[in-house]
Amino acid sequence: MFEAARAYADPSDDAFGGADEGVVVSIGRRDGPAVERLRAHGLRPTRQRLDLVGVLFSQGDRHVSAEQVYSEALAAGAKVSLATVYNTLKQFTEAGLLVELAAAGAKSFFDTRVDSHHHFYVEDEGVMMDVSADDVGIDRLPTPPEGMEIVGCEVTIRLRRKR
Amino acid sequence: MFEAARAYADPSDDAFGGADEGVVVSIGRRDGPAVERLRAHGLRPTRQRLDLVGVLFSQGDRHVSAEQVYSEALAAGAKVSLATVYNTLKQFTEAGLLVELAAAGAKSFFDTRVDSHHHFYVEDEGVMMDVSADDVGIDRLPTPPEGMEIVGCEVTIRLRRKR
DNA sequence: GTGTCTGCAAATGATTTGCATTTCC
DNA sequence: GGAAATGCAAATCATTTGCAGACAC
Repeated sequence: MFEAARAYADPSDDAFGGADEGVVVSIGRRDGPAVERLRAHGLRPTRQRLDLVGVLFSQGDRHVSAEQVYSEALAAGAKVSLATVYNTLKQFTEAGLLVELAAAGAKSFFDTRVDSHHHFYVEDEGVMMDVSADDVGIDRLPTPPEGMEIVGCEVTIRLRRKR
Repeated sequence: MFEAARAYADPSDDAFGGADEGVVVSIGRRDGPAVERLRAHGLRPTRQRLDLVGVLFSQGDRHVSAEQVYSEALAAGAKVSLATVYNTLKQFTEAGLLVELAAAGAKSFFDTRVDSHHHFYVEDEGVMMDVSADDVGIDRLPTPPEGMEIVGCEVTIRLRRKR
C-alpha cells in the first residue's frame, strides 16, 4: 500500500546497517558507470570517490548522514577517512549528485534522489520516507519575490504514530 | 507585492539585530500574558523564560537560532546563559510554543509561528521567508502509512537569484 | 611532473550535560 | 522547604581545515 515510502536509518542513532548482505557494491572498479558519472560532473574518479558512489547509488534512493556513509563504506571494505566522506558529500552535493535534505536538528542528511519528490517525516522518531511526486498535488504556488526564480518545491508531511 | 514574505537574519552569520529600537520587550514583568502563556503550557514562569518569551513573541513571526535569541536577550537586558537558551528553546518546542524548522545545514532554527504555513528558501543565502498558507494550494496528499496520522504539512519553495 | 585528493589530527561550531547555587510555589 | 530551573564550564557531537604525502592525468 505504500510502495512509495521507504524508511531510512534513524538519524539519532549511530549509523549502521552498512553493506546489506546480498548487495554488491562495486568497490575497486576502475571503470564503468561510476567513473563516467563522476567525470560527467567534473569530478576526478579517485578510489574513494568511486567507493562512495558505490555506497550511495547501488541501493536505490537513500537518505543518509555522513556517519552512515562512512561506516557503510568501511563495512564494504573501502579505505576512506571520515573527513573525506564529509568533503566528498559536499562536493557531490555541489556537483548535483546529491541533494541536502532540510531536516530538523543539528545533523545534515543527503538524499541520493535528485529529482523533485516529497517526504513523510515521523516527528517523534526523526525518520523520513520518500513520497513520490505523483502522490502529491500542488495546484497553486506564490509568485517568487522580485529577482528570484523557483528552483524546486518540496512538501514535507509530518506524521505521528496514532495513539 | 510580497506582504506574505518576511525575511529573517542570515543563519550563516552571527546573530545580531537584537532588540530593534522601538520594539518594547516586556522584560521583567512578573504577570501578564507571558506568564499565562507559560502556565498554559505547563512551564513555570521563571525570569529567564519570561524574558525569552518577550524576545521571541513581541515582534511577530520569526525564524531564529539559539545564538540569535541569546544575543537579542542580552541586548534587551535579560540575564540568561546560552545553555539556558538552548534548553529553553527545546522546552518551548516540546511544549508547542515553537516549531523547529527543517533546514539544511548543521544549525537548528525555530519558528515562532506554530500554525501551518510554508517557506521560501533562498538556496545560496540560507535565507527563509514565510509564505502564507493561503498562497499555496495542495489538492492531493498521500494516505499515511498504517498506524500513522498526518499532523501537518509544509511546503518549501526553493529559490535562486535570477542571473 | 604537477596540480588535485586524501588522511590525519587539530580546530571550530553547535549543542548538551553535570553539578552547585538560586528561584519558584 | 523541596522540587525545579539556572549558570558555568566541561563534555560531547558534527563538521571543517591545514598541511604533508599520495594519486590521477
